[in-house]
Amino acid sequence: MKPQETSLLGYAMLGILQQQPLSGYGLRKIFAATPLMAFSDSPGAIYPALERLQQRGLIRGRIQKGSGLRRRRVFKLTPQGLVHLRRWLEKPVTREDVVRGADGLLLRFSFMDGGLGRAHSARFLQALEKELAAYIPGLREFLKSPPGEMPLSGRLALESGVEGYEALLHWARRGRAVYRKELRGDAL
Amino acid sequence: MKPQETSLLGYAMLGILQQQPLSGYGLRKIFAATPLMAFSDSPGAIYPALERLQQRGLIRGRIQKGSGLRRRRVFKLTPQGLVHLRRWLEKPVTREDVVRGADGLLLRFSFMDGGLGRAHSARFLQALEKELAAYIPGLREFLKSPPGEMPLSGRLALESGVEGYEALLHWARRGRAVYRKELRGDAL
DNA sequence: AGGTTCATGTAACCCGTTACATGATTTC
DNA sequence: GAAATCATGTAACGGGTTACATGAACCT
Repeated sequence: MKPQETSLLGYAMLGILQQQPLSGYGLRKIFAATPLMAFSDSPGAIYPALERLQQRGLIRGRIQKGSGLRRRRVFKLTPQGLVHLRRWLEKPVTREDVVRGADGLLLRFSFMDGGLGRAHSARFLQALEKELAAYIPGLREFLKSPPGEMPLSGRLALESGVEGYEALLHWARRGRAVYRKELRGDAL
Repeated sequence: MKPQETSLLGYAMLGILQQQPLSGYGLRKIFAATPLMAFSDSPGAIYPALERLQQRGLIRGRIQKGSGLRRRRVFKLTPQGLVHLRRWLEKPVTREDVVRGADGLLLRFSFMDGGLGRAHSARFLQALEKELAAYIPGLREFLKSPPGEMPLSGRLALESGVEGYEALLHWARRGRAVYRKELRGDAL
């Protein structure tokens, strides 16, 4: 039994709060306005999640009521929260991560520059490339010899999945090239 | 309050059971063996789900114990179950479907040949193309003018999402071409 | 006889969804 | 002063995860 797991939503909130302290409503607005990060902006998800993070000492909220504003609780990371986030960002890229789908990995990556620095982001992409390059051939193999003939639509659907992974691989390669350029110019 | 929603897992089971009657264990093996359909093969997910589907009259299981086999319940769709599945497959492709991600759409599509026939699969791809073509430019726009500067890794992560949609669009176009060829040769 | 695979279940927990509720503040 | 927006919550429900439990059949 793992001591305390944090959901993707939880990490998403930690990642955003690390960039800027925000109220629950502020988080909702971000989730609602950002396509491609499919987190719900429903209060029923966010406020309890904030409560849980605070209970675990990862964030702290203080009521802000200066100058005629409505009362709102602005949350920011605690030092432990920052450690927790970093620990997550630092996790190695495993085959399992890849199998589960791109969402978790991309969420991690999106906070990586801010949480660990660009050099680490580049290394993450490299690790991702390696896992993908090792994973994809097996998928292609599976497509070639499916257990029991499947209908055309079924086969096409699987193909779409494989191509999704291939697109991710190409993206990772291109992304790493961008980092190479950036880091060359940077202080290092 | 919608009367009774069916989860993706439920539809996945209906779709598979439509192709071939199977036991809970049989479903587990399929889920475990098929990459790219990220359904858990855990009994704690499957057996309760089967129970729910049966309760709603969508499937019926009968105990099979011929010839020294261990007892096992083999499930098959009821007529209502088939209707329920078809109703789901027939749903129009909405923007919301696209926003939620490809998973649900691809699951639907993968059962479409068997549930509704190839002509319908082709039309589904056409509708999907249309939605994607309408959706993607907005994402590109969002990428161009992000609200508040974001770190490089954040921007790249979003880009990956957009490219995923673009890959899906290309796949749909190619898939439709395949159906055009197939249907030309078919009885029609 | 003992381990592996087959096969079905159950219980506790977590957490996201949906819907409802409340009130302050700004805007028209 | 009515409507819209800001802002925070709560309660019921559903369903997936993890872990545990059980036992038959098969293999060695």
